Amino acid sequence: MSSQRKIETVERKQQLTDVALSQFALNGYHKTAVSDVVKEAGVSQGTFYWYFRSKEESALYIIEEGKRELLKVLEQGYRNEEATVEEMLLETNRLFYDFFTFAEENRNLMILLLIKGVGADTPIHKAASETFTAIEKASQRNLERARELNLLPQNMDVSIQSTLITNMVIGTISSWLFGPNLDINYKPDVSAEKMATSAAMLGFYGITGY
Amino acid sequence: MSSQRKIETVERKQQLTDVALSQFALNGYHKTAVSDVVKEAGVSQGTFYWYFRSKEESALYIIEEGKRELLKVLEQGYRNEEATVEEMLLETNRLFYDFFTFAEENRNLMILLLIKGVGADTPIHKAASETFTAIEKASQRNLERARELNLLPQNMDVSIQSTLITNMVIGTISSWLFGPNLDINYKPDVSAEKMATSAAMLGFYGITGY
Amino acid sequence: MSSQRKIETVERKQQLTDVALSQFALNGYHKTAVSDVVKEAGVSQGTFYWYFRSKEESALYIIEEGKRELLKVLEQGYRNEEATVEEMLLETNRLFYDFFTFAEENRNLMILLLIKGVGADTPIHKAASETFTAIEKASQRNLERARELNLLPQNMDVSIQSTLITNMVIGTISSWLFGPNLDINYKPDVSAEKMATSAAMLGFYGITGY
Amino acid sequence: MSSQRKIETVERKQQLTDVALSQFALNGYHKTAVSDVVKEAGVSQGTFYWYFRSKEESALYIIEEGKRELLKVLEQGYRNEEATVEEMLLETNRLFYDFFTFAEENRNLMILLLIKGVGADTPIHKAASETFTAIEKASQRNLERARELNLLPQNMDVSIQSTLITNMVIGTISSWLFGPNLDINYKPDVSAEKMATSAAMLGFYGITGY
DNA sequence: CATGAATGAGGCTTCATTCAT
DNA sequence: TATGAATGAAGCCTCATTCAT
Repeated sequence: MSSQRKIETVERKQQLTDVALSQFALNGYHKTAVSDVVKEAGVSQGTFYWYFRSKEESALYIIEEGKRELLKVLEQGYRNEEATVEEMLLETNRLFYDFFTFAEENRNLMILLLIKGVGADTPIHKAASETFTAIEKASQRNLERARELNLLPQNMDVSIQSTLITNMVIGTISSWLFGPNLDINYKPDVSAEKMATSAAMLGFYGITGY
Repeated sequence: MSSQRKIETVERKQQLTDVALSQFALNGYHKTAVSDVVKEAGVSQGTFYWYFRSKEESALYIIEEGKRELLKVLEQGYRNEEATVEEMLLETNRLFYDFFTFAEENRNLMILLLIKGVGADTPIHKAASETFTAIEKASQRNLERARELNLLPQNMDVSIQSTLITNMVIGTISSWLFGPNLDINYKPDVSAEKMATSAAMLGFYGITGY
Repeated sequence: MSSQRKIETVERKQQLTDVALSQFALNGYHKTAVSDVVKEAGVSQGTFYWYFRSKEESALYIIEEGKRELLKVLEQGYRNEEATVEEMLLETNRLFYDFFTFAEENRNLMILLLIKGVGADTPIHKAASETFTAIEKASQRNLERARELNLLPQNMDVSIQSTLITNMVIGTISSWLFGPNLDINYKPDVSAEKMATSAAMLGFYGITGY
Repeated sequence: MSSQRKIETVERKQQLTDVALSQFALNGYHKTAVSDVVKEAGVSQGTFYWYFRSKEESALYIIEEGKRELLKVLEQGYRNEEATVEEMLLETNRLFYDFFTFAEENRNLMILLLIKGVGADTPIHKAASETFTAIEKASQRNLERARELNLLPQNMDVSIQSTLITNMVIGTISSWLFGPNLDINYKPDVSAEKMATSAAMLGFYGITGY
């Protein structure tokens, strides 16, 4: 009846997590019923509740896990002590590239984390938002340090800048990966590398600097 | 049994629209029940269905109306033939300012249009997405014209630039107005003017250009 | 907005009756909403309730009116004093013919009276049933008189016979006029005359008597 | 809160089917609410939807099952190669008797299948109609064979005859079992045997042949 | 006579969750 | 661990009916 063969019990939770994530990503949190998830996973309703206390908890679990992975990637940024703007641009470029690549390889997670979590209930939504905040914080730290190193003008408002840049990057990931309609099946027509470079360049030099 | 009948007649639909919008904005489309809306509006459940064929139609109506209003504001941008980068920056600044101001004055609409529509069903979400697309299109048109006027470097990829800038602006509006948690009750701590200027500056000159 | 031109007030009730009948016939009593009726009639909800106390009353009114008309036709039967079986067959033939013709000319009424009334509420259904009973009674009277005149065998059970014949005729009208699926738009492929003759013949001589 | 859980398991669907059928038969499809059914069955509303996808599906299920049972009975008819009219009459008599007996033992099903299905929605009504069609087809087949065997006049219109006879039988079952008002609680005052014989006789020899 | 906005009960269905097995 | 039947609270929507104008 069910298609899976002898799923090891340890893998069961991961399987449910994967299925749930893909359905959350495809249809949104509210429109995804636990019954849909277990149907696709080939297990019974009760099993779901053996691994998760509730539907909400499953989403929270997914988001927390994803957030951890994402931040791991992002925290590798700016670890060197740059000395020139060019070096800093290079580092930023690399960071963006890692971000875009991670996003490309974790589409489902990304859409839930950055977008679809919005439609969910407050706790879920909050968890998703924290990802954003974390990214913004990192960005701000980096800008501050750069300014201390005299790599950037002293009169800039670092807080606003980091907000602007973070939103640019995150929003761009959304429309790049999922198109204008946030369609999970959209196929990007530009490479992660190109996007990362463009974003870094715009952030550093603006549209006039090309 | 009922305490109010035919109190306002013509304004009833607007009242329901307002209440629905504020609840969609506060709790999201799915979590808002028609029964919640009518309760706050002080009318019976049936009355809602006198004015709207369905809950979905009411959201669509709100979005379509809002989209029209917003685009009206945005289409006023770049109507002059700029001759220098400085003039163009000024125009952009003004456009962003109008946008940020409109957003500030239409918080509920904004959160639905730009964000919360995401969690809703496809038709609603699609309608909301069109707003984004319209903004991006306008941005792209403007950049193209500027390039033709030799105000911008010829080697830039206009399509990507407009995506980046649009996402920066829209994303920034979100976090400026609603904070990192997209809280409808968040109070911005920076003026619309400052945000608009910052965004325009970043877009034109990047972080290095301050 | 509405398509009718200056309906005289006296005709209004008839108009509503007609529209209601056609919708009851097409969709059945329960599936027909008062709002459907008034929409097609081009009047407001309130108007309906000026002419009828309730939806049920409107159906009752239609049925009573129709019943009266139908029975008027049927009561013309067997008014002569037949002397032979052939004469009686002729008379029966004529009666059936009148019945089938009336049915053909009053499709909507017929389907409500004989069939669709069944799905309605008890009072309506009861009213419709009375038509059946009236027909059966008439049939029984006729058979009894024929037996008294020695036109028929003395050992027959008149009550059962009239039930059988009435059911044959009424059921046949249904399937003749509306086809096996009781489709109001079905077109009969046999003439009323042929049907009437066949029914009369079968009733008199059975399948062996052709 | 709830007093019964998993009491019978396998028989739950049958129980729901039985209750639903009896209520459909008593009050008609539209007037029967799912809430009525589950109340009588002593289960929760949700349980109904565990066994049936919808109210409509439950009616369809009942009808399909009933149709199968009924046709099983009817298809036993005329299996022998009759040689004389008398033998054929005997066979017909037996068939009618089986039909009347089945009807008597399945009152609820019968009223839904032959009558009350009419008031329901199209799919249900269609399913019920097919029963009628099946019976008529069988009747026609039998008549045709009899004519080929020279047991019946060659000039008869078999199609019309079978329509007439089928309607007679079915209509008669209705009024015999449920009385003129189609009352589910009506008690027949004539035996199935007597009815079957009368119907067969009338069909074969007409009212004159007694 | 006529309108049409308003009511509110009630119907069908979904779904997160529980729990005996 | 796993099942799947069962629960019951909502949710969306329909519709007969009322009534101020």
